[in-house]
Amino acid sequence: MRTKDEVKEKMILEKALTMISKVGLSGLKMSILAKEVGVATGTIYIYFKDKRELINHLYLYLVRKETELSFENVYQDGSFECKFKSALDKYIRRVATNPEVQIFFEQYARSPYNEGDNDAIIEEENKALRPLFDLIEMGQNEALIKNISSNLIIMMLCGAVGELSCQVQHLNQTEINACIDMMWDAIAIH
Amino acid sequence: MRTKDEVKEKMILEKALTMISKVGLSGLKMSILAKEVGVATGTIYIYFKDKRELINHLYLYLVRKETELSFENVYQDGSFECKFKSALDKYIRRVATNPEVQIFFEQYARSPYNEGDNDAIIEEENKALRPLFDLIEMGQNEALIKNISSNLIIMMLCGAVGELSCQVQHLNQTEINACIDMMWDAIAIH
Amino acid sequence: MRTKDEVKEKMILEKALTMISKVGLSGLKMSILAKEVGVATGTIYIYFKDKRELINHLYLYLVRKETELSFENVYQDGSFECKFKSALDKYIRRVATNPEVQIFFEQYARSPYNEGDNDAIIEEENKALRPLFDLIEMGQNEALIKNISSNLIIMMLCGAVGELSCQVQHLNQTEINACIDMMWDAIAIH
Amino acid sequence: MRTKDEVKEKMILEKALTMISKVGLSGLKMSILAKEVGVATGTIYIYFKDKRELINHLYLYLVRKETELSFENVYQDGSFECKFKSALDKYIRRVATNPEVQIFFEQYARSPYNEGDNDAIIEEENKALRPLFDLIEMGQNEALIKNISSNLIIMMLCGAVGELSCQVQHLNQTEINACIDMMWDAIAIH
DNA sequence: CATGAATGAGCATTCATTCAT
DNA sequence: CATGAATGAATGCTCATTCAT
Repeated sequence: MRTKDEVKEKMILEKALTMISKVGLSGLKMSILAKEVGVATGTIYIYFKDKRELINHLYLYLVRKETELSFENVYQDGSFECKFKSALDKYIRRVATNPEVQIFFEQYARSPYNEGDNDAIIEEENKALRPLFDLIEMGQNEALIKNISSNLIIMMLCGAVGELSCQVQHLNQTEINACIDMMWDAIAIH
Repeated sequence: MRTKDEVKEKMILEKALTMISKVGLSGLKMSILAKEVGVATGTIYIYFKDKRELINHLYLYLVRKETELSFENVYQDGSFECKFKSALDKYIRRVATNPEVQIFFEQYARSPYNEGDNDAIIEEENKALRPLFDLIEMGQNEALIKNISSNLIIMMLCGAVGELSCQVQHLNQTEINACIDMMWDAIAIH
Repeated sequence: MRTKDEVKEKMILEKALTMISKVGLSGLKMSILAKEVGVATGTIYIYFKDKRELINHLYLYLVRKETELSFENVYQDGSFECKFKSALDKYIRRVATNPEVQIFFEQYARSPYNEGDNDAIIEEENKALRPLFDLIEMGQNEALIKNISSNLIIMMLCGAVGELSCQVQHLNQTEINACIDMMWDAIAIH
Repeated sequence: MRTKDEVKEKMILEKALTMISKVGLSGLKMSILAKEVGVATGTIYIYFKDKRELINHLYLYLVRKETELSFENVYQDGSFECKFKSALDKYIRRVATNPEVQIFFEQYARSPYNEGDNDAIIEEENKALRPLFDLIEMGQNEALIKNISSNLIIMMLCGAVGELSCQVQHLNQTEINACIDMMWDAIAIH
């Protein structure tokens, strides 16, 4: 008996992500996904009850993965401004390197696959952004960052980063730095 | 009589927008759309060759409408900063009042209906944002705004506004003003 | 516009009956049924929401049809015994001529398509058997038929008729008459 | 060890019978059957080549079992009428106690699993009914039972018993006796 | 022998589009 | 022009059967 293959499950999810980022959620055809993964159609249904469950699992899978990776290895030394900008840079690069994730999240948020439970999404995303929240609060405590609800701050930063990451391939380091500077100026106390 | 026809065409487009913002592009069923509009399925095909054309027409229709409305009646008096913030406020409110448009644009950008011609979208959007571009350039000429590519500036602002507008219903005027201040600080020369 | 065709609906039901009697309920394939009827697959779904509804409608359709036809034109003259035997004869012949109906009812009764609502079936069947019930009660009032619950009497007669009708093609009139005599003897007061 | 295997084979057949009587032949899913039995799907295919063979074996298994059990221990003393009625009573009870068997036979007779060989079924059933045949012939020799083809007589009795057994749970002994009396009157010479 | 993951043909159902009225 | 019944390709999902372990 072949044992249920965790690697295979991951392959299905990863391939699904790639396909969704190209053709959208509704463009994801189970049979084509199976072919891409190199398994039979039915095999996918061993790992996921149906398309909805596949997509919801993909969402959770990505949130968890992002949580782990997003802000690891942020520089711990230097001034606060330095740390913050380094974190933003890391974040932008991460999002830019995995635009499919960003695209998928956008698609998912507006889809019937997300069972109206938008709060759950927001909460999970907050978890992934925990380090950024912490950094901001730290800055606020040190009177380096404006004393505005961190939700508002994160919202603006995320919006900007999201938009930025879509175009990051067309940008050079100087431009990215300029953007990071803008973000810093937006929230810093001068 | 031609008048009635144009009304019907507009009704189809508007209803389509509403439906797409709720169920997504692929969730838009031609027969249901027809029912909502109060016409027969076939009638829609008199006005639009197929679903793709309907959606592309909707895109153009919205771009034009937004261009007209987005920045009209911006305050012309007061300091530059005052004018700029007023323009942003207007923009945020406009986007917030018509979230369907924002949602549709997001959906459209990533869809197979948009024939890979993402540049065309960007160009049209730029047209709609012309007044904002002009304002920024004016500010740069007066050395009030950082001398960064206006594309970058717009990108950040739009990202922030987009994210903001999604939540605007949960925000009070003070919070919105705080965000506008952040945006201004991001791009202004201090 | 073509108007929804009552004849077509009937054709679908009749063809479905024929097919079910040959291959069973689960053997009924919507696409093949469509081909047999001479329409596209989708057309069937215009008239019936899904396979379940098709089958349930078929059931009601047959019950009504049988109700109308089962005992019409029963001899009104002659002795009671004569009338009764004539009614039975008619009934046996009807069932024998339309074995598909009998087969379908059997299949339906035990199927997941019959939504557990077996009482509804029984009630409808009773309606179809009304004339037979009346006849029996009449006989009981005249002290010609045993004073047993008419339900029991009907049950036995139906069981016998059902079994008989399956074989009726292999039987000659003498044999059928012998059976009818047995049925009469079973219930008559001697 | 062979013993254990036969037990497992029997378990598969018995569980299949139970399931079929509930969900029908087509409702029987091999994987679910396996789960119910407590073995792996593949195991069933060690004992039966495929679903068809499983069902055909089940049929034979039941016919043999019924033959053994149906008429054993029929009272040997008393008048012929007494013996006959006792036999019928036994038969009704047996059928009533095992309605799944009755249901399965009905399903099987009309199914594509029974390879058109309906005569074979009838023959096997006749074998099971041998004791009843014998009893009837004995009665005919003693001029107690009508001189009608025993096939016809059996047919009527079986139809009646089948119908009766479906309802037997709602019937009390008096009612069952009334039915047995009717059956006797149907075939006896008065 | 036993297991249950893997297979893929097969089927119910949907929905964009057409066309007879 | 307007209608909505008809079409049928496309798709999600099932399940009998196989086979690697």
